[in-house]
Formats: sequence, C-alpha cells, structure tokens
Amino acid sequence: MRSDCPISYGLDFFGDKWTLLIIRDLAFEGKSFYNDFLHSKEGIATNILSDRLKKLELNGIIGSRVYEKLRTKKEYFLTDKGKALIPVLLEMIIWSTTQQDGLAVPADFLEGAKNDREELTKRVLASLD
Amino acid sequence: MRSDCPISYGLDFFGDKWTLLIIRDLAFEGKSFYNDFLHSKEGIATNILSDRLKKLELNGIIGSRVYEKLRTKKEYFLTDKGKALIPVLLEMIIWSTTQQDGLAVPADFLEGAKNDREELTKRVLASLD
DNA sequence: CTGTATCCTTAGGGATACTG
DNA sequence: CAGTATCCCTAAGGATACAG
Repeated sequence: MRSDCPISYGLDFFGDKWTLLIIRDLAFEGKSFYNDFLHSKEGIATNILSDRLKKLELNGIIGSRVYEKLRTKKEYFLTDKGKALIPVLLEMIIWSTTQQDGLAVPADFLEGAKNDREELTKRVLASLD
Repeated sequence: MRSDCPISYGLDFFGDKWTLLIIRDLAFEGKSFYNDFLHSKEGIATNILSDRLKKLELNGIIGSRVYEKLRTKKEYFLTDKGKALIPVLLEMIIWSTTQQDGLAVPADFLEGAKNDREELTKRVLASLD
C-alpha cells in the first residue's frame, strides 16, 4: 500500500492492463473458467492469467471451487468484494463509449438504461445468479 | 488499442499505477502544477510524471497553459474528456473506502452524499471552476 | 484442460544529474 | 521551478514447453 488514498488503494489491486479484464469476463461475459479467460480477445498470456487469478483470489476479489460437472475444472466467481467493483467497470464503459465511437458494449442489458447507474448495476448483479 | 472492448479501451489510457493519481490531484486535490504532482504522497518519479503528463495531454485528457502570474510555470487542467473520468474515480473511492477501513477521503465535500453519485460528481465539477 | 515454469525481451520505474 | 536525460534495475509480459 503506497498511501491511505482510496484511489491509490484501488490501483494497488487493479492498476494494470489485465486484472480488470478478468473481472469484466466474470461480470459481463458469463465466463467462469481458466480457458474462457485465456481466449478473450485481448490475448492474455498463461503466466499472466495464472498470476492474476492467484492475486485476485488472495485479495478476496474472486473465489474458486471445483466444477462439479467436470471435476478436473475449477470454476471462478466474484466474491462480494469483487461484485462491488461492477459500478467501477460500468463507469469505465460509460466513459469509453462516450469518448470513442465503435466500441462494443459488453452486453445487451446495458442498452436502454445508459443513464440509470443503479438499474444497470442491479441488472448485472442479477445476471450473476 | 487491444480490442474494441470499452474496459480495455479505458485501460489503454489509465491502466497503470500512476496516471489516475495525476487525475485525482487535478480533480480532488486542487493541484495544477508539476511540483504539486511531484510531491503527492505516493512519490512519483520525475521521469514518470513527465511521461504521464505528456501522454495525458496527447490523449486530450488534460491540457496546459502558461501560468500568467508566474510565466515560467505551466498550469495543467482537466479537459472535458478528463472531467468525464470523475465518476470513475468516485466509484473507485466508494469501492476502496467500503472495502478497507482507515483510508482518507480526498475531500470533505464527499461526506454527506455517499450514496448520491450525481450530486457528488456535480460538486466535484463545481469545485474545478 | 488447468495450470506452472522457463526463457527472453521490453516496459516501468527509482535515483540522480543536468538544462532552460 | 519545470522539466529532460541517463543509468540501471526490477517488474511485466510474450512465447513456448511442460506437468498433473
């Protein structure tokens, strides 16, 4: 921890180019498995993915369990601490799509509620159950 | 640009440990000058600060002008594109202070409106004029 | 498939000196 | 004071091979 500033505190967790993409996959893309994250379009490397999953779990932002339908696989999921990041991601999406044309909105449920942040968060959370 | 994902797009700008701290200084701390940023408590190095200021200006997130009262100094300010990042920063602050005790809230006007995001953004913007 | 490990290259960044 | 430049080291990350 570099300082007691909340921005700095957040950056200590996800101030890099990859961590939030994993959270995005979990929150918006319905992804739960190592292989899903690995094949996201940005092309994360295996060592980075491995490292970030470990750090995220260590920091209590994600959790993991054995996937019952296929017990060689592990299933990752957002903890409450991780779910609490959804509003941050939503604001990033809003900022980017406002600043730059041609970006893909991650999921359809974002349409039609662009200015209602609370409603957006609620919908994303509901989609996780 | 790694992909057309808005999250990834945002991370291309500020997916590092320092960029958003400069934005924070501009948005919440009333700082405008090189030396102010340099002496923020996280201790940014001169080469990094120089590099980030350049990139931020190149990307249209901040602007700069000669400081009229002392014409050897340059004054930095948030552009509209930069001001549009304030909701992102606010959500980061909310997330961090919710997850971790003992963090310092950057400015007093955040108190008393913790759950009214729109009001918070308005207050921060008003403080910039 | 789910990772780890290794090799190697580049980028990030600290320390410090230096210039206008 | 506002930066640039340099030196040097560490961290990040891509490619690939390998293990359970």
